[in-house]
Amino acid sequence: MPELPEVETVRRGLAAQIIGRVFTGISFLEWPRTIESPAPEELAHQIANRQVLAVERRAKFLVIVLAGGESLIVHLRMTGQLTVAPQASPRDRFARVALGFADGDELRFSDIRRFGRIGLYDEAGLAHRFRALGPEPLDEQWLADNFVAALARRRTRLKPLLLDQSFVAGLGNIYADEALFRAGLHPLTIAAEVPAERAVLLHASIRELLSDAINSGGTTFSNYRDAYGNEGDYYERRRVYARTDEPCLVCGAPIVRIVVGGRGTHFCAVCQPAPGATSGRIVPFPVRAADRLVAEAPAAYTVAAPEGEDGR
DNA sequence: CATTACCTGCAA
DNA sequence: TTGCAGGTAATG
Repeated sequence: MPELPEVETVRRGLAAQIIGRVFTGISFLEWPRTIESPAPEELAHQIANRQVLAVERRAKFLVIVLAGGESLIVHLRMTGQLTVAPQASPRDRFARVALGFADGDELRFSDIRRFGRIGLYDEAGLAHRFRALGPEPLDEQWLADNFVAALARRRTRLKPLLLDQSFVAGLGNIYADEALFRAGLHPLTIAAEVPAERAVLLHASIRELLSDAINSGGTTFSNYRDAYGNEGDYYERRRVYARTDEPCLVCGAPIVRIVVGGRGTHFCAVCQPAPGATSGRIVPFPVRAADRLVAEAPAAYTVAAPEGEDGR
């Protein structure tokens, strides 16, 4: 499921529901492996009588900050869901772990594929757990200049690079494809061969895209639900992901699907010409003007100021 | 860099 | 039955 916009949407819903509540321990444990650290009994003991001070996000991790300096982190991976409900209410068949609150409710973690993970770390442990994560793309500190320079140093293809959490944290398969489409870049382009002005456009595209998606409550195409159980609306607004053979919303050419780094990859061969392509219409900044064709398209695509036009 | 593993459900 | 799915970590 979740990429940055989905996790951010869950974060907001969760913050509204659990800040100020006090944990009592583990109220349900169907799949102990969900708890990566420490051992479940130890975690239960550690969170008991601890109040939730804040709910934050780092990359695709949710960070539930507890009084006393430790934090619970949750990674939803592909199919994880977090909700709050009375301990006495029926749990769905995919419920894996639940953490009880003193008021009788519980924080439920459901996860069809059982890939998701929960952990408890102190400040140093958290820093170590997050050590390999790259910059937050919605952070004001994430500057176009740095991004352009970083791209210039890499000889790898753009698609896998955007999925690399140590390069930029938070993009996943949907938003990597969508960002490349917005910037008019072919997913197989070698990073270092992207012209600087186009790299600036990619930087701006990523920020606009993530902001738009958060404003739509994220993308649901099958399992994703927010902390209230609601779906996200961005799926209807996507331009290329899972639109194989459907017409490009800008030029009408069929969206192509290829496999890159083992991941399904969707793009428009006309709007995102292959590096060195001899056929196809090569348009300098194709998406921007033509995108007005898309119903309800966000006005944007102003490359403009690399900084400052932030989301959260 | 590609492949495999971790898991389950669902559609073709 | 096969292939595919929002993610990541581990292995050649």
